[in-house]
Amino acid sequence: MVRSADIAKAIAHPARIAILKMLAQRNTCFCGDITEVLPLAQSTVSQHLKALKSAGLITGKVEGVRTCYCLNTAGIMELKSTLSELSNELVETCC
Amino acid sequence: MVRSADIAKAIAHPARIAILKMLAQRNTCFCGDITEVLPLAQSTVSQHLKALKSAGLITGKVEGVRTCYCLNTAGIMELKSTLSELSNELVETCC
DNA sequence: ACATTTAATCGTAAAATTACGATTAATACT
DNA sequence: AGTATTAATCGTAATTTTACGATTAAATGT
Repeated sequence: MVRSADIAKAIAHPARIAILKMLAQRNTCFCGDITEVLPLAQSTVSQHLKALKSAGLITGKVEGVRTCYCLNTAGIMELKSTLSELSNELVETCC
Repeated sequence: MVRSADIAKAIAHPARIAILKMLAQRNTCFCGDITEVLPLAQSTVSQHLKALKSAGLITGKVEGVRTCYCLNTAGIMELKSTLSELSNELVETCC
């Protein structure tokens, strides 16, 4: 319940969804790549990345002066299963 | 993107998830039923119900002095499809 | 060595969320 | 008519979120 809520919270912002989709498309991104695309300051993007990371949805590996961000397979799988379980639980009984 | 975020936001709180699950189990609830179960004040529960309603996930029909709350089939279906689309988009490319 | 680049962190402000008690409005009961 | 019940709304406080610019730390390039 709390875990589902935390996962939902992680994707409960358009910027964070945009970041996840960008990572899905490009496979990897540096913070700067995202800052270029989103209408947000670098520090704000960094903050969203931190949120996604601590929710376990992405990983960040330092590569020299930059950090290479990736989707975290395990976390994304958990997101998928957790939310689809919840959805199914609700759909079953509402129809 | 914004819609996905709004739907996620609606379920981004344990109390709101609990309310949805309760509605799934019992089919219908009055505000008082929920207040009995959750460790929250009536006004707080009412607030969460309002949030779920304006996200389109539940309906509330006034029945005399009480309001009968139900899962909103269309909204729940949208939740399911929106979140599973997003999940799939992310899973595909992270594995 | 020194300047540049990159991203994290800090400090802070504004807005939104969460929670509560009190009040209100509407209906039902006596 | 008067009381009780139910849930919405109001007012408010505390916390969290979101966003920004400035600064810092670390690595790279000159």
